[in-house]
Amino acid sequence: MSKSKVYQITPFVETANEIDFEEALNPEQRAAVLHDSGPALVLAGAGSGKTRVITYRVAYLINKGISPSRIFLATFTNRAAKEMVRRASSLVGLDLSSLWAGTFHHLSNLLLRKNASFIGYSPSFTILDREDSRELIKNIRNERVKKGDKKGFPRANVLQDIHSFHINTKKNLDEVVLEKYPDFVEMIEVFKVIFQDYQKRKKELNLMDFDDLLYYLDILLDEPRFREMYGNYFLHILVDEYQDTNLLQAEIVQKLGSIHHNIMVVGDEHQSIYSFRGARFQNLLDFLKEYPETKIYTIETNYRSTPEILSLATSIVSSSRFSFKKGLRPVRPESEKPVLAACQDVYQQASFVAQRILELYEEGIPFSEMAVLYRNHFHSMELQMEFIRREIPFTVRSGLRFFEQAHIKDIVSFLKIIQNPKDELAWKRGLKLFSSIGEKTAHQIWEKVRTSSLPLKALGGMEIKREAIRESIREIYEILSRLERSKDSISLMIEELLDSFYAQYLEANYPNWRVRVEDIKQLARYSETFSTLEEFLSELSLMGGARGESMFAREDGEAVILSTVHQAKGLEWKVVFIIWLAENHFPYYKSITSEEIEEERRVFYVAVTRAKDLLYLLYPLTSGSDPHNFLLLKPSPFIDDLDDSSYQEWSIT
DNA sequence: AGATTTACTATTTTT
DNA sequence: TAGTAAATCT
Repeated sequence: MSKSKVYQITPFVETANEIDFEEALNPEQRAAVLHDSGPALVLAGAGSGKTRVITYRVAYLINKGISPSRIFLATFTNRAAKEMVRRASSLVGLDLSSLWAGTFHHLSNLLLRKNASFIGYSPSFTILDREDSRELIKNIRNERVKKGDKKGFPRANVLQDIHSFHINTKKNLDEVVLEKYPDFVEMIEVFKVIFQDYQKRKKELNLMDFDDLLYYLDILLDEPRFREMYGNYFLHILVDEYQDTNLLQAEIVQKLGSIHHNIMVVGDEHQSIYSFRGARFQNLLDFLKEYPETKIYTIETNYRSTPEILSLATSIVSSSRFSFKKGLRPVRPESEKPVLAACQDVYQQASFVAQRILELYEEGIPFSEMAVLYRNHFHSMELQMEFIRREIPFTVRSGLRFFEQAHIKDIVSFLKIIQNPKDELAWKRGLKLFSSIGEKTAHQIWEKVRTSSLPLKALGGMEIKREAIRESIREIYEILSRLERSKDSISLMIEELLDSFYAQYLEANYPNWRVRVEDIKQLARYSETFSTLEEFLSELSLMGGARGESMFAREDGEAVILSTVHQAKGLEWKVVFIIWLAENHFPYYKSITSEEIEEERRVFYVAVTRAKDLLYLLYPLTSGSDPHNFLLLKPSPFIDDLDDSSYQEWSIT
């Protein structure tokens, strides 16, 4: 363990800019920003300037002489954190990059690194992909299918989900399965075996997943020594989007704040849309229980939306069972009512959206001020085709992640091999890119590499019958040697990979290979902001399946955003279209329990409150591409629940 | 023929 | 990504 700088207390001597808080904030916001000390709960509705409150509070604390490195700021995305720090920096006129800001996972990564020697992070459950587990799973599947149960064994993502929920909620496995996947109840014992295996596997490979990051930090903070050390160190803790934190995250917050109690959490229970991964808006209530002396600030002024949009939005959540009593007051002048329109089919829906976007563009609204939101990725398919046809520039913020990033992952796997030659998954992924090398040969090669003290040399000494395989191995050997030589520069390594084989591989396999090559060049540029390969790789892991766009912001500014509602969290546009507001699609057809329906309703609320000026609610009456063979679609029950007077109905011809 | 690779299908929301 | 069917190699 490194006795790190954490113990040193550096007084913040530089002088910060004076800030006129009265000028910049309304009285509600100002009260929260100028909160002096002790626990505080900021209940802020949609569009009320939550981010502004946190940004200004950071500036306020700095102005009071708090050293930025002793502030802990947890947010929902790392991107949001960086943006806040950037803005706070410019407010006070100082570089605040020493401030601890990021997602809980990022912050945990930093803290754990100071205390342990973990090699890497694997957010993926696929390390379970080994012969013995697979055998076990196969047998169960066959048995179930024989009994007439079509479901067989749950997919890996279901296992991941169960595991994650089990860790994040601290509920035992039986409970989690019963609650989330009752279909698989009789498999609990098997799950236990698999999870033990998974645990063992992670230890062997010295890897952690997303859940481990929170779990181990929580455990670490149970050690009195560490709790005291960090509890003393962090003078102020700020948490944004508190309604979407899970149990572990709430515990981490409490433990970190257990000495100074200077915790400010900001949230809106109506915008809690992540319970599927363990988020609990009850954390807001529990916070009050934990600290009865909590000061509560409510911010009810909405700056974002027109009164019409706002009244539609508030009617969506008015029946919500749990809510703090807070309203939303519009300050903007009256304007047009939101539009509801039924479309004949999904193509008409797409063409309506495209048509409307072009008209609004003609009227002077830039493409970048318009967005189309939907419940899940596949809802954007027809729309993308329509936009391409009409040459409307767009950026897809969502998407089939693995598809999008296959190329990124391929490149990264080679970097991982260089960084840690004992990374089985990286080897296997990399090897399988070459012709004639599949599952079996890759495994064979890996065994050779694993047992050899010089992994690279091992490749040369392999006895392989097939000429084609020998040829591929020779190629791999050469590529890896080249990478070894350019080890000092990550971007150079990436260039090497492109030059040596990957550009060619892409061209042969993907019609959109140009875009992908461009992505990889972006990746190379991005890598230059990191000093070590290890740092770069762990950042990429933490970004999860970082989507090309969100990672590199490829959009040149002038593009319509297509996004899932979940991805649109915290963002706003002048014009918002919400599509596929049809029964079984929104809410998602598997939402059965009333909690699930409530959450879907909040997803709808989040979608609606992204709109500043104009809101269009659309649904198709028929569907050709529906996976459940419902040819006729009814409007979403959420539409039925709306007050007729809150929207204007358009008929499309 | 048997082993292995490759091609093709479908997918809730995500740090 | 993952499961399966088809294609291909020895």
